[in-house]
Amino acid sequence: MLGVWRLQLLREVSRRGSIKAAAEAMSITPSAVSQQLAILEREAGVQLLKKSGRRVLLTDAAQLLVRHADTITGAIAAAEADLASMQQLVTGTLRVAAFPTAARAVMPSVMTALSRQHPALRVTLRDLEAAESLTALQMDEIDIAIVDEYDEGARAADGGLEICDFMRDPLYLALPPGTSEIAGAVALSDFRDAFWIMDTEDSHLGQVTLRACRVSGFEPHVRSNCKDFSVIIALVEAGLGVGMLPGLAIHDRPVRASIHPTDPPLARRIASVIRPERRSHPMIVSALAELDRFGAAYAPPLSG
Amino acid sequence: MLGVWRLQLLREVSRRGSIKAAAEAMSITPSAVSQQLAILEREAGVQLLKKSGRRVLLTDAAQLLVRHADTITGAIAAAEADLASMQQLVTGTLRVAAFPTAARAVMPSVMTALSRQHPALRVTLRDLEAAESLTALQMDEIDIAIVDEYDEGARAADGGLEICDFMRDPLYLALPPGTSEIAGAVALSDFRDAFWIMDTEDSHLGQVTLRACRVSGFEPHVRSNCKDFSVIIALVEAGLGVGMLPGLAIHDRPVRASIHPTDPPLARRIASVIRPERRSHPMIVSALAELDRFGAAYAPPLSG
DNA sequence: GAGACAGGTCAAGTTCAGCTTACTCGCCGA
DNA sequence: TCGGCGAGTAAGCTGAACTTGACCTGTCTC
Repeated sequence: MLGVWRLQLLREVSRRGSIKAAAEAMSITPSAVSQQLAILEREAGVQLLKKSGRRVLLTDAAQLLVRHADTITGAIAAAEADLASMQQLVTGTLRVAAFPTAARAVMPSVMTALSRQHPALRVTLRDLEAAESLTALQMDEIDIAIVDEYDEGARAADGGLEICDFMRDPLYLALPPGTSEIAGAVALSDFRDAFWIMDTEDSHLGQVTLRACRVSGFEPHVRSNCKDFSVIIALVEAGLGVGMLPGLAIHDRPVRASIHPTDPPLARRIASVIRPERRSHPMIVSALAELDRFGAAYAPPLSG
Repeated sequence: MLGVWRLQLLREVSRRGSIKAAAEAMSITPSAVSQQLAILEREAGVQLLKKSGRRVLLTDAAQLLVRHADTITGAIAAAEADLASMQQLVTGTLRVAAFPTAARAVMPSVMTALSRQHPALRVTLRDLEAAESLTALQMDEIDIAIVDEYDEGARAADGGLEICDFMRDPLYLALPPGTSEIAGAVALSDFRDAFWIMDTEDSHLGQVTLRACRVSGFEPHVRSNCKDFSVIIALVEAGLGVGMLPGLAIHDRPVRASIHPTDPPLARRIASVIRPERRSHPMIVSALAELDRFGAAYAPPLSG
């Protein structure tokens, strides 16, 4: 019978692209992987690897086996999840990745709540951009990815992953402090002549802002493109221009800039993404519940 | 992670009902099974076995795991089948069980054809009644079960198995030799006053015959119930009564009794049953093809 | 082209998972 | 009450799977 462990090694080689990387991921030496794959070739009776320079590629037969290895591994994971859910056992290590703003503004309170409720649960956090965290999820390096999607943004390629929206985060226009004559929601077109402090153009927020300006009928005068929201805040506070900020960026953080909802309102959806076979794992269930609770309790800085 | 081998041992204990039987099925000692299950309990973190007298029963958690073990084992089998089908490799041992008449009349020519076409293929045959062969199939003791189903018979409980009809076998009325004035199809009701030589009452054929007589409006005078068709033939040939015989029972075997189709015609379906995850295995594919060929070429003793 | 490096493989030695053997324990049926 | 049977335990053995340290062969750099 085909060895499951060997199949999983093959699967890892397929994902990581090399024997060395697969070996590292499985915490063994490349030599061990090479030997196991040689045995798997004997078991399968087919060539699985072909050389390409000093690296290896998978044959068609190997790719077929990788697909089967995926379903086998999924079935085992489902068994474990079912088992844990039967015992209502919230234990183990929950590995979360979130985009930086959420990692700062959402995860601290979620993590404290989780470890208060489940003392046996360990939660680890990495900050990764949405795309990175999805690949990490597929590599099985994390259990939950917290990603942001803007209204206009294309939904991230799921590839068999399960997406659960858990909150909406409104976007605000930040004006230099002291512009007190303006109150309430503002139309972007009122700022067609202002200088704009933008997120980077390849970021979601940057694109959303740019598109919103164009929809309002103007091309913004961009003074600077900054990746970090605190830089944007600083520039706006220095009176160098106006800029868009998501609510979470100024959540629990006093700013001197003047914050205004937009008209029409803009917002981004924030979602968690998981592997479906872990859906029923109590660790996952608790984490999703806690994220939902955060989303429900989230009071945006201003309502527009 | 849950060990697949341990899960399969648990699965076997569940099927066979005892550690000893499971151990025998897996060709290891009961002690080894006991130890592995103890480890599995540690891995799962739940009690899996509870004592009942000097035997063991599975807990609910264990039964949950058994279901998962089934899907995992199925996934592995599917991988192997796919692999073999990709190579068009007809090798290994094909284990067939057929009901006695088919084992005598169908399998010899099918087996010779198969081993002529695929010299590397070993075919083994057991003769089992339909119900027995289905459980053997579920126990994974055989690869193909050849079963008979009569027109009136309830379709065998499949339980996730795949059924492929491959031939129809007409039923005939056998009359004592020398009743030459009768020719062609006969109505059962013409023999309401005859003595009947029946198959056993719990057999398919026995029930079909009885029901057909009653539908024709009479209760047969049963002179004897015999399990073996050759006994029925001998009794009919001795002039002790009339009896129903399936075509295969007199296929390639000269009889002195006078054989007649019935009006309305009666027949049984003969089917092969397999595990669906092996559907694409070339060994199975070839065998099913050969059975189909036999069914298509089968010339019943008389056409009615 | 020479040298350095990186990925893969091979051979030999080591470790430990999983087996057998031999025993004990407790239940059941004669 | 005793003999046998099924399950579990302890101790020892075997081999599958790992590491270590070699080598080979492409690729990149100078």
